[in-house]
Amino acid sequence: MKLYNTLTRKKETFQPQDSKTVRMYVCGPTVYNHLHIGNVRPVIVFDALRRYFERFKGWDVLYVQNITDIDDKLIDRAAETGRTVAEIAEEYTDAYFDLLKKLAIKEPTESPRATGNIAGMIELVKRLIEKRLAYEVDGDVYYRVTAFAGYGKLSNRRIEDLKTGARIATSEKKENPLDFTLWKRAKPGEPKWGSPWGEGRPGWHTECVVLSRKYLGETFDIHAGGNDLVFPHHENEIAQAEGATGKPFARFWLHNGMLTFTGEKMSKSLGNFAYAHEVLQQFGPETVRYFYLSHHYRKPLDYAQEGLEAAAKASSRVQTMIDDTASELAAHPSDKTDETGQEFLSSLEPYRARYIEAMDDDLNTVGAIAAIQEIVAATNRFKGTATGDARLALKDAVALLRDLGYPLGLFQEKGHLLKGIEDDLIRLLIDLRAKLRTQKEFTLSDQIRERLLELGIILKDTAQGTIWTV
RNA sequence: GGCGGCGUAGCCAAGUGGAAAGGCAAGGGACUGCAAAUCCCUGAUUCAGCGGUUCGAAUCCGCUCGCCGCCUCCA
Repeated sequence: MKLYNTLTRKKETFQPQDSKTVRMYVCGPTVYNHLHIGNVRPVIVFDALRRYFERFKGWDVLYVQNITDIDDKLIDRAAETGRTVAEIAEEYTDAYFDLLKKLAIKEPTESPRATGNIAGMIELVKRLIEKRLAYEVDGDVYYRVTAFAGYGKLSNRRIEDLKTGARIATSEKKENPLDFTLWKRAKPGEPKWGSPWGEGRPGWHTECVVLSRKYLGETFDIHAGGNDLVFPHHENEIAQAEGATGKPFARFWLHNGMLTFTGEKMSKSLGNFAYAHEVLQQFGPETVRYFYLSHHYRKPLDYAQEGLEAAAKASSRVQTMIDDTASELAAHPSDKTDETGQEFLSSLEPYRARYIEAMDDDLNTVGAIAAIQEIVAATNRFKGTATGDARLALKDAVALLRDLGYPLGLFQEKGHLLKGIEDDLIRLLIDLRAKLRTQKEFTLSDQIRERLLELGIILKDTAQGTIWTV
């Protein structure tokens, strides 16, 4: 499988370092507020990558995602609201996990909190000072950017160029304006931890270096996040990690493109955003996932109502076929198809191959979804002509779609079918209605359909008889 | 100023050297008691523009135009 590596600016063949377990780290949220819909993009995209690794590559995945529960924004928020940083962090951490659940994201293997790992961060800073890569001034500690030879290699920047562009807040304490904060002295009333440099807190996402090493080792496979993190965040992580260990940090750096709104980057500071939980309430998780995965993860993507609506229709086209088929064949005792059915199933093989080819090419979920849509079209055609045992091939076609849908987190539900007594009762009504229809009692039969619809049960009269879905 | 990306049918969007995927929208037809679902047909002689390389370019190179991101917290 090939993945585009920001570090080399090329698509490279990916294999886990130890050839069976992928160790990946995905930058997590700062829990000072709800996520907006753009924040959800990496969550969905890298979950899809993880699922693909597990289901189609046969690799185990150690998936680590931090929760940043101490930072300037949390402190600001606490000051504004009169609550404690811990209270705010807890509220939005809960909201975050709730969101993951609603989106059907596989839980990370580890979700460590920054505040649970302060000691490790202090160790890291001490080590950097020992190696003369960092220096303390008046209770603050800064990273000495010019002392790390590889500085700028991820974002393709040169220190000289950065200086000329300088929009950086200069500080008289810093040796160089580009030096960044590793430890920040606490002001009165701020949360603080004791350290060799006095009371304070870690700076600049030192946590990512510490947490990734704690769970994944000094050199791990994949570090992922939004492309707005390439510089300075990820560049600074490399400086810390590789400066401290002398070993390569992440082997592959993956970055998703930004969500835009009428062409401009969606962001809280611009105010052009929609909360993720609200969008989810309006469109549902399947639509949101389909929307993201029907666009390539590295490209910018414009958030528009029409785009979500198109995604809703396109995904329900697949889901409807699955549900209808499941309903038709639910009660069928046999699942052994005949030669005609076998031929049909063989005809789907090229689409499966195309799906894998697409996914293997830098997670081209767009091409993968195209293959899925082709399978749906072919299956619908087959449904229109097949009779008898040939139709049992539909079970395998549905199973194929579910298999291909798994990495995308789509089409997994069992078609909302009810079991047991409800199913028997509905079938009883369907039988009665069928009798009425043969007697051309359409007013009454339509009434049954109407009343069931009011209860959320959809009847569809097909050539194979009446089917029902929820 | 430095670094990087994008421009493909009405809209969204893959494809990055060898016959322009897929979805949404629109129009026509089929199926059908009605409804739902579905199927078929109709679309880019062309991939922002202009030059170049090549037997062959949406795909490579150069220039031009337009849009966007990072360089400050940011997914």
